[in-house]
Amino acid sequence: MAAAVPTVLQLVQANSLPGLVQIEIEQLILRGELAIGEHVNESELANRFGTSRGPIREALRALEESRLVRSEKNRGVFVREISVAEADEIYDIREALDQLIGQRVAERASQEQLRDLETVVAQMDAAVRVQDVKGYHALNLKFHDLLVDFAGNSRLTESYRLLTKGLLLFRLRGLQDGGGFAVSNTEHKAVIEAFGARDSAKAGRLLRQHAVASRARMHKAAAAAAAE
Amino acid sequence: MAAAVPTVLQLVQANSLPGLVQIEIEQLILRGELAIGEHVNESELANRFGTSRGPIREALRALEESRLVRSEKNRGVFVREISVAEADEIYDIREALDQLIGQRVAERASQEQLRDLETVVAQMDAAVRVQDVKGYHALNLKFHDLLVDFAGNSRLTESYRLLTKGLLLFRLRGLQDGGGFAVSNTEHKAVIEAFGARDSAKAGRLLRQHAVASRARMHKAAAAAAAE
DNA sequence: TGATTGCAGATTGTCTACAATCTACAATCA
DNA sequence: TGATTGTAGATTGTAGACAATCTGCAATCA
Repeated sequence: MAAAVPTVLQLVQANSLPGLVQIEIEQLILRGELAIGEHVNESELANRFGTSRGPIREALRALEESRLVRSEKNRGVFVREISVAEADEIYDIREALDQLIGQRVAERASQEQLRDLETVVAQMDAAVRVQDVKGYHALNLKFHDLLVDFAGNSRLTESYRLLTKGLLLFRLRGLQDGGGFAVSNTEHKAVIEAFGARDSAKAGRLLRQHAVASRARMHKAAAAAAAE
Repeated sequence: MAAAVPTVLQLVQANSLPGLVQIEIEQLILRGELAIGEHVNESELANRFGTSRGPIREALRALEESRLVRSEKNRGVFVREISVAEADEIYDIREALDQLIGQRVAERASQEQLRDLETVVAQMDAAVRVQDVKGYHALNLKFHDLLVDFAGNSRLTESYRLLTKGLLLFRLRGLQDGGGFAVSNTEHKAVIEAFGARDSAKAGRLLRQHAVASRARMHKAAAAAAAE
């Protein structure tokens, strides 16, 4: 009687207009269509989405709370720029959370879920072979998204994604991937091996180390960018 | 020429109306004046604060993003109720963050900051002696607030406070403090000792254990409440 | 009797209009 | 010339109005 896949109608009925607008604006930011530091014009967005400014303002407040934009009184909202220092702060937290994620996935993930992870890693290997940096990056995001999902803690998923968005914002400055994404995938494989062995402590340790290494790669890229 | 302490004028000039309203509503929720699960009436709040509904709605969107309220389309927003399961999820994350906080404070906190912590712990001891549960609770919040501040990671402070607010929401149901708050303060002292010795690993371990014990006390109280 | 329908009041969702403020540029004065 | 002042246009902040939706209750019908 009802459709299995949610229709547009259902989406509009379930989500409010500000909610939908929020998702759209977030995509604009994360895809870089709204540049870092850029001023966000309310009327312009209202026209673009065919609404009045009210829903736009509500969406922007939510995005401000999730630190994707900042707001100055009487001057409007701006796309946030993440400094190296703040990225470092985020990595500090992320390392702790990644350890937790590693542990939980080793404890809780089903065999099928582990196979899903292996599939993504295999796809990343393929991306490495053809030097598809962009494809690798997307797959990498998917991999870590799956991981936090499989950890089975919805609040953790929320927190983790929030932090990740902050790092994405940083990445948009073009300072990411300081070489060696093949190395990164080697680390993924080691973690998956620990998952297979259900070695919670080791999986946690390895995933944390992966985050540490990722931070180091970020620093390397930032230093290279600063040098020129 | 200018005042050292921010005046009301400066506050209004710096923060926008929705921002101020957001803080007020948050206080209403955290102080329990808006009951858990209760429907939040926009017009009522608008009258209360002497504004139109626009700023109220913006504030509520921000509070929704920080998970203090939830919103149902065409039905309005409700004060969120945190289940034991969700409190458990939060504690999972909190344990990881507390370990990080313990490490960082041991590494970074100044002597003066450590003395501040000792002062609060002494005040808690006094509260224990006169069985002032409410006073102890407030001091305990202050203690952990100082801790995360002294960890010197603003993003961590933000994340931690967000989670803590969620637990406060749960605590409002009267299910907190499953006995023995004297024990809790003993744990505080042990952590401070590790700070004094600048033993980062130990401080992290102890503060994590403190969170674990706190979770156990929460469970005990929840079980007792469920039994009656 | 029990379920369904229809209505009135209340509440939310959205839009439009207007006031307050900012920004950029031109005009003025030392 | 350089700094200051003044003004026009654009943008944000807020209010108020109206439409859409929900809720509870009474009336109706099988």
